[in-house]
Amino acid sequence: MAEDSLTTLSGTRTGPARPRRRATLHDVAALAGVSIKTVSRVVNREPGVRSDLVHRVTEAAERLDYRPNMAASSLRRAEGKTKTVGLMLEDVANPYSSSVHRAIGDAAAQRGVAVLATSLDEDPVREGEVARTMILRRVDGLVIVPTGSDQGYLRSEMEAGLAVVFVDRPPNFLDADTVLVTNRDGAREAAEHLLAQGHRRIAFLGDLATIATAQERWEGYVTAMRRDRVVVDERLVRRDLRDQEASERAITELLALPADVAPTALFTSQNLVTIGALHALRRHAAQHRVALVGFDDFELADLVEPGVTVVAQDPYAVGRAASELLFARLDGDHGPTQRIVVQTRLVVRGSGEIRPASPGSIPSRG
Amino acid sequence: MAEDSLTTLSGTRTGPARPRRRATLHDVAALAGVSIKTVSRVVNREPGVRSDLVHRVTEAAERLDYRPNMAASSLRRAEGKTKTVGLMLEDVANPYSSSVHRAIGDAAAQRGVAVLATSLDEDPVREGEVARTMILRRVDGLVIVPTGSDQGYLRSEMEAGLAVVFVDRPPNFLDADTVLVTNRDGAREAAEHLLAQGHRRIAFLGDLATIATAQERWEGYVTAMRRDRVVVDERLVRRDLRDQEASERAITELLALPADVAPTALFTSQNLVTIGALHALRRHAAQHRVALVGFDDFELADLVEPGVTVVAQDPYAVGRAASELLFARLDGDHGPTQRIVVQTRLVVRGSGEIRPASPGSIPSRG
DNA sequence: CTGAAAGCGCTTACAG
DNA sequence: CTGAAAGCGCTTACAG
Repeated sequence: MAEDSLTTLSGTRTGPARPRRRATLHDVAALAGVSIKTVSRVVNREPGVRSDLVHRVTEAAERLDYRPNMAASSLRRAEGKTKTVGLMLEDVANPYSSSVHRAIGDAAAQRGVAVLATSLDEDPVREGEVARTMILRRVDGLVIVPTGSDQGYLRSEMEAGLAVVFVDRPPNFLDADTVLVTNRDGAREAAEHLLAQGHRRIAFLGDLATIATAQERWEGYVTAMRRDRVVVDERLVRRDLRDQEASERAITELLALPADVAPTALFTSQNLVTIGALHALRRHAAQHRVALVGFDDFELADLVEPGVTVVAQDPYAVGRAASELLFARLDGDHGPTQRIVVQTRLVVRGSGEIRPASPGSIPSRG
Repeated sequence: MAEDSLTTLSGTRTGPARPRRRATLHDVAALAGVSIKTVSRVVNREPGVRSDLVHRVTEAAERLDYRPNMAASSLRRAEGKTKTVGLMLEDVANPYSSSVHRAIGDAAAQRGVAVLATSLDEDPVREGEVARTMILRRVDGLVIVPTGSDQGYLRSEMEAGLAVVFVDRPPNFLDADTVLVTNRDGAREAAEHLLAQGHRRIAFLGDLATIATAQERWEGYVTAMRRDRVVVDERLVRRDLRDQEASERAITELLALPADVAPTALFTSQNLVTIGALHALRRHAAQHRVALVGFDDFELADLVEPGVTVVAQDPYAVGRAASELLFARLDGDHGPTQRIVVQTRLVVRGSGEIRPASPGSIPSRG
């Protein structure tokens, strides 16, 4: 911790006291002069308790600060639901993950379900560990942005009643509900848009090739290029870019290529990569010369100069679809596995409509 | 749900089967031919079990897909900890909240503690409800960005051993650990910076006046103005701005004021308000004429034109400080209540260094 | 080193 | 309408 930026003040009063034992059904029953079963009835608002007893029990519970113990009650209860779901995201702090989280949190709150959220940071080992602890905690359901290459470990859990929904990427070696977006079509549309402006030297800047969505976006790009008979120049392809800095470096290198090789347009296939591109273009004063289309929308994309043309996805809608699938399963739906695909859409703002300057780039389309 | 943007496909295989009963200690014991106590010992890695029994039990547990039931074990266990903490944020999807979340999640993951995260949306009623359900779930600790005006309801819980840390805003009617930032000083610094550029008609655009931090930032602004003997013009003060749109409208109105009244500079006291300001200034082509300093940093603040000068806070550091306080309490620290204040800092990027155009605005400082 | 009994706080399934 | 007994899946506190 940066000590110099922190000030610590100690309060004058004494701190938290040594814990007091919590009151139980038994304590309340003793004070109210009834059996624990009667207290249980009152606490659970079961009908058919004499109103004077309801009154006495309520009063005793209040006096003793009684709080029912959910763990104990769900232990004996028939369904044994914990009314808890687990959320395994890439990073709770990134805008995509946190919008998905919000959508699921909204649906869960309506149903009195609590949400355990975690960040996996694209670490397959953590995926397994986190899933295991979530299962030990007896979550009723799991929403997962998978990062490992095999989700088969969840099969026996699903057979034991665990509801599982995958988001953003499909599971491997497992049949389960999944919510995806049109990665391939969206990426193709992005590349087609740049081709239509007359670009032929379109660089591809992608995330880890092991991520399914990164792979699909790559395929969409390749499809568009092939259709227009434009050869993909390997010198203009950079993958495995994990963060802004890596993206910035890669683009700086591309811009330094000889004029007949350097890209006239960039397709950045992910949020952070796009932002890295903005920094690199700005630093080389190339933002009005080199075209840019990014995958994923982001705050202020319309306020930079030029505005950033993107293939936008709607993470809240993705999260909402996931929560609908999840809660349907929790409500007893035993129907076949569903796959929901949420549409992306091209948002035109300026950066993607820059035309190539050199004469050699007349569109070969049509 | 926007049906037209969704495609639903049904899988060919059949869906999740009807749940199978989970294996218990008892089942494993029966299969291994030992007592449940021995299984318990093996599962908890207690020493002193004959290795051949360890082997038999491990095998049986594996065959039956045994998963210990945390709820049951913590029920009888002495400490009775659930290794779960609750996080009550403004909105899990906003960048400030989600950075705090991430910091606490990182600290919790290290300790095998799970995090229940929720959004309160500045609703005091929800604060009470969510706190209650978190308590029923027997969380060991609670990290709260409070929204209500009275947190006294937590006193008896704290006496019963609940660890509570407040973040961003102090609790009311309750003595508890708190992490704050230098709202007053940061806002004063922002206003002083604008005054130093020669501005005197500095508009204040603030969040809900009921939020403690909004009030402190207002006080910092007033302090700076008073020190320079600049009268605060009520026509230039807009509070209770909740979102980008409200901010945009308010600023549009300010820009339409007569030239001798209209502000030459804006102090926006919160993230979304600042972004609303950017939109409004841009729409009126005033971004190079009207100065702007915002409270809270945000992504791309350096990439818009001009770059946005802000008073930055470090939400990850705030979250980290909160988790340190929380886990110290959970580790048995009974010392006096602590208050940690994290420093803000002015980040100069251009928008705050625009000087007033009119001759009447020569600084009266010194 | 191993296990039978009691108990954690609650609900279920009965009996009165 | 009310309550005594058994049991949820596990750990504690003992005894052997």
